[in-house]
Amino acid sequence: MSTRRATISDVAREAGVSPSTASVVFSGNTPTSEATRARVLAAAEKLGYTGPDPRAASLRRGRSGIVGVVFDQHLGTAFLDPVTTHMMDGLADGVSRLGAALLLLRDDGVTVSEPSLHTAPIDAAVLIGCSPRMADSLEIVRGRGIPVVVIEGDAGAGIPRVLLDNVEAQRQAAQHLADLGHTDVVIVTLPTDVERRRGWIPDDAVVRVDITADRLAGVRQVFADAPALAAATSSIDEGAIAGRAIFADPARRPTAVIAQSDLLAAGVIRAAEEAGLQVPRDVSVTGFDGVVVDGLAPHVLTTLVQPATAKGRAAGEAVAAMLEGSTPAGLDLTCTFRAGTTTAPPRST
Amino acid sequence: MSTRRATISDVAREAGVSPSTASVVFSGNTPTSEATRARVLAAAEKLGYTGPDPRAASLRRGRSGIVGVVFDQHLGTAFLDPVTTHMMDGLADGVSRLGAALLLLRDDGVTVSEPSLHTAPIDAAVLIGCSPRMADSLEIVRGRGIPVVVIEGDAGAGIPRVLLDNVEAQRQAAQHLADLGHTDVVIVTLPTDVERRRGWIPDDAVVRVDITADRLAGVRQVFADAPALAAATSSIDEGAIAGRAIFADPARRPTAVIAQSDLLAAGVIRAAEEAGLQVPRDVSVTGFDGVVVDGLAPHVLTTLVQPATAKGRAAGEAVAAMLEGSTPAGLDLTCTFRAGTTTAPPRST
DNA sequence: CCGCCGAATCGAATCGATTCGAGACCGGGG
DNA sequence: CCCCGGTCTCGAATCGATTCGATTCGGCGG
Repeated sequence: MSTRRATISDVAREAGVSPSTASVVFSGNTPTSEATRARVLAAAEKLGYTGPDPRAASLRRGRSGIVGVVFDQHLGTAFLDPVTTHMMDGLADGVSRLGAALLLLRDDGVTVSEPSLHTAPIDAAVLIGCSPRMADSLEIVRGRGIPVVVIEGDAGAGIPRVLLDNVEAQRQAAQHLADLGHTDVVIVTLPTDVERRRGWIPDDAVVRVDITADRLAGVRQVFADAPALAAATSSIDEGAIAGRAIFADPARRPTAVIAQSDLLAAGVIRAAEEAGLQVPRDVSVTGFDGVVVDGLAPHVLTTLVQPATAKGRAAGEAVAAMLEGSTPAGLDLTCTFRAGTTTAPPRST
Repeated sequence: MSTRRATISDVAREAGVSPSTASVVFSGNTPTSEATRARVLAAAEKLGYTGPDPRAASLRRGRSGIVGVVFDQHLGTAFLDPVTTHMMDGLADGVSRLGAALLLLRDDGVTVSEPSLHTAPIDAAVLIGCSPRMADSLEIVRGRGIPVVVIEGDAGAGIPRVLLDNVEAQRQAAQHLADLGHTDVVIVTLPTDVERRRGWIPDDAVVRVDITADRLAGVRQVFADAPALAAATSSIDEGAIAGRAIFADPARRPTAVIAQSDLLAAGVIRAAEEAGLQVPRDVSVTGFDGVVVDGLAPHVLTTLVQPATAKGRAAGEAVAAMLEGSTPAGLDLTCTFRAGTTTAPPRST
């Protein structure tokens, strides 16, 4: 136990072959005679050698078989949203043809104790989200010459990205409300900046998070002046907080709320019910994502169903393609509008 | 672009120092004069050198800064349960003092395309869950001489594990029901084997998944003959499926259902309501985990609150300790019984 | 003016495996 | 009997950085 682990040279010596031959037996990159193969395997068994050291192999090969997934928020928070979960699922799928594993990385900026993004042995990276912080992450990764794919963010030319038609999709939802006769609409948005501050978004504010900005723009194509309230993260609780703020003043209640995620929408609905409002009779609510939100029953959220898993898979495949030398184009995915039971014409006044 | 990346030797040459000195400037392991330091940094900048290659560094150092987290199920499925999410959160926390990142690994056995567990450059591994499959994973990892921590599973002597008092906790819940007067109880369990088959568990069946077996044992200490129905995974849907099976026959309805997870419990409650039963008037339901399950309102689940985040953190810290040379003892965490609104005395017949 | 001391820098070995061209060996055909 | 082609196996170079003992140099006390 205390002796250091056997190396492939030890195995080779034990088997009476050269290290190169032993290596080849394990990697299978060159034909070997059955006899040699057996002898090497036996020697390995005897010495308790369980295969090449991945560190050495990856140095020589120049590949580690690891794809980094970079989040811009606390991991626990990120996984709270089913969309993330599904996306990870697809991602795992997409990179599987590389036989790659996923390394969870977090780029929270100022941290000193974070050697991750600079020093992780990754072959490629997937950046999720699109906060300004991501620009830094991008810089780091590009500086290292690592192929990168961005999900829902603009990374500049030459970087493949997987996008959603956020603007158009959200416009559809807004139009749906407009068609029903709504004019008094409030938007509950995803975080607008890295600080994840809650609160009303001033008219002159520049929203730096693409996904938030795009969905906002979609609504504004229909309701140019709709006020927007930012949530701190995508969760039911945050939605409820926003909802309470919105419904606090009976005199200023909107007839419809457009939430930028299903989770937020669920929270808004909860807040509405707390305030004694009926959905959709007193207030219509739309979401975004099309995930299953428990506790919403019997409501069926009117929302935009996004292909979360496909999004992840596409990113994974793009990464795989890049590592195989090609330069994949970005992919634009589209959301599907789903009319649910949470929208209706405004109550006639 | 086409030229290969600069190495530390290139930088050293450019700066007019030896590679060892340049290395030291980056690692900071030996004092260097300010002048040298500046020159090396300038040279690095000029050549676009962004720091040591992690692969080479990890080979030399014998450390990769990566901790593997091994799941025994589809990643997407695993993250469906908030408990997993919270645990990951804690885990990330726990290993953070190592500055380590987490590598998501999946050991699904027969797969050929999965080089992960055998070849991932990990410094340590955390095994989650405790299916028989985990034994294989364990073997692989131990064979590689990698420190390992097991969460909620028995890994044999010498392997630190983070455990929950599943038996005792679940016994408490059962006792609570017994105290209320219940005698006719059905258990909805987590998966009992790797195949994740649904269905009634025969009396003579050996449940190979520790967590399932332990919680089952806890109930059986109180209700020795309670029938148990296995779910395929921990989710609301699965709970509903089980619940429908249980409530299908009006003549054979139990007065209480003990679910082995909150998600399952939520599903059971949903099924009960579908069947026209009121909870807790017609049937009492208990869960396990103490996570927030949306859509359960206005119910407050009677459950056992487990310290999921702490569990993860403990595992992370144990890993950190092992890598620092000590041999941490396992840690036993306890669950707290929480009486909610989903249990009541059985309806007098 | 000389020798000693500490700090900074250097050299060389090492981590463990992979790769690729070259060499060895074997059997068959001329 | 020799040459040829095809298979395996071998050597040596290489991946890029780190480490540690040795060396050098400048300064200071005697």
